[in-house]
Amino acid sequence: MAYTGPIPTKLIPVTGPGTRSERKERTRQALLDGTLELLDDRSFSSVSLREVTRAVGIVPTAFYRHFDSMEHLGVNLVEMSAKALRQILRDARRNIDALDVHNSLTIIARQVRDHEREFRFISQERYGGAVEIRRAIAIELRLFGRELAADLGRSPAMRDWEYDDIEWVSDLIVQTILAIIDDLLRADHRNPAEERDIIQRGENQLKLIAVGISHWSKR
Amino acid sequence: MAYTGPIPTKLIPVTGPGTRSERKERTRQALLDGTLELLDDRSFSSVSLREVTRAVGIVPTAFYRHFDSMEHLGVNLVEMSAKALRQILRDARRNIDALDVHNSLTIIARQVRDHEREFRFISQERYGGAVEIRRAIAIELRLFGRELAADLGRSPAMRDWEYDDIEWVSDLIVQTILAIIDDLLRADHRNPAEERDIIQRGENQLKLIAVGISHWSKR
DNA sequence: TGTACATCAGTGAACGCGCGTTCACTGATGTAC
DNA sequence: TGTACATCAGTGAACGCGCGTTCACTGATGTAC
Repeated sequence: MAYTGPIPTKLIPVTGPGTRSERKERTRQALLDGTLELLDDRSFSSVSLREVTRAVGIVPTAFYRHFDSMEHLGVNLVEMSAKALRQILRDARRNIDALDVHNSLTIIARQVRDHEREFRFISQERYGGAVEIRRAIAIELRLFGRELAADLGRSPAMRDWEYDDIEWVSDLIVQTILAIIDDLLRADHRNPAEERDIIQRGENQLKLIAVGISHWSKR
Repeated sequence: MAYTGPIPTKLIPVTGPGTRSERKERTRQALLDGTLELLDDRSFSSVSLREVTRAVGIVPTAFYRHFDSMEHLGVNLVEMSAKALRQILRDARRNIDALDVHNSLTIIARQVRDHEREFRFISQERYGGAVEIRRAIAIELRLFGRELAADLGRSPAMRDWEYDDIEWVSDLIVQTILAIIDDLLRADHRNPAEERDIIQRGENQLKLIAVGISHWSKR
């Protein structure tokens, strides 16, 4: 009856100094981080509550001191990951109409490396996750799409476009950036050439879209 | 100890006329179809072997007469769904360089409606699925990308492009089509206006890419 | 500062459940003669 | 055509397992006076 599966290599320490509420917050973060760590090669829905508490080094029942259910933890994970996403896409926005696409993608690549787990989570659960989680991600992505659209509307290239048209253009750009991020996540870390290739291809794709924008004439 | 959850509304009949091997094949198909049916609002990894056999109306142990494991069934499901995907994307190819994008997307929309479950499966498992399933899908999508690239290379607009460049263009197009398919899957069936909007937006996006292609100059 | 009490993060036993998988089986279908 | 035997899709009992969740608890931390 005892658990005989693999034992977590490294427990995230939840004890130590601080006030009671500080330590509680630390356990909460450990649950979030520990779950993200388990997700490297599996989907969120396949991770059990007991596995998460095992990884963190607390007893299963203590989980409920922090979250109502795994689903609630998942939604919190989306919020946590969305911060990294917002940052990355904000950088992309800043450069996309400055036409410094290359620089922008280099920054994105570095951030993907720094927050690999967060992006992998978003990518994996965007289409395959539970309804609540999928919706939380969709909201975040839509939010960003609208921000980008507002930026594009102010850019010289699209100043006189109608808002409806700006929207499908920004969706196309977001979707392309997300595909690049996904390629970067799958790239082999020990092979810098692979990453360079992905950035080069993405750069071309975004530039093609930019060329399309500048020659677009509404029929 | 007895199962008390929801009882499947409609068993797929596995008995009836035919030779033994015909009936076996029918059960096999029922297992594939039944699984796909269960996937409407959940991920493949959350579906259990027992659930599938329950939906089909056979005993759990009989499952092993047809598949070694759920993972094997999943790979077979990819192959089954890939047929629908190949067909849809073949139609897209036929029209993309004829610039009859609108007609092409209308055909796609109809096929998405006719093979909703297959496409939903591909979409859900493309990023979120188990390794084997994800790889099987990736292979299918790459295959199509290469087919489209070959077509584009023969088109007037891209006749003198280098193959490497054609490749990232075709990837961009595939990815855009997949995003449109995904939007169509999420659209409300009883609202034809929604589907029309999605097609219109997709048409614009693909045309923008076409404009980009025709004005592209390699630096 | 010291004391008495309240709070509450984490514990550990226990539960019933659905799971995948084993095994020996049944009985209709298929095959050889 | 009839008979004797082989095949094999589906059966049903049984198993040990990890799961989510309940509950009463402990003991360190926090608070009021």
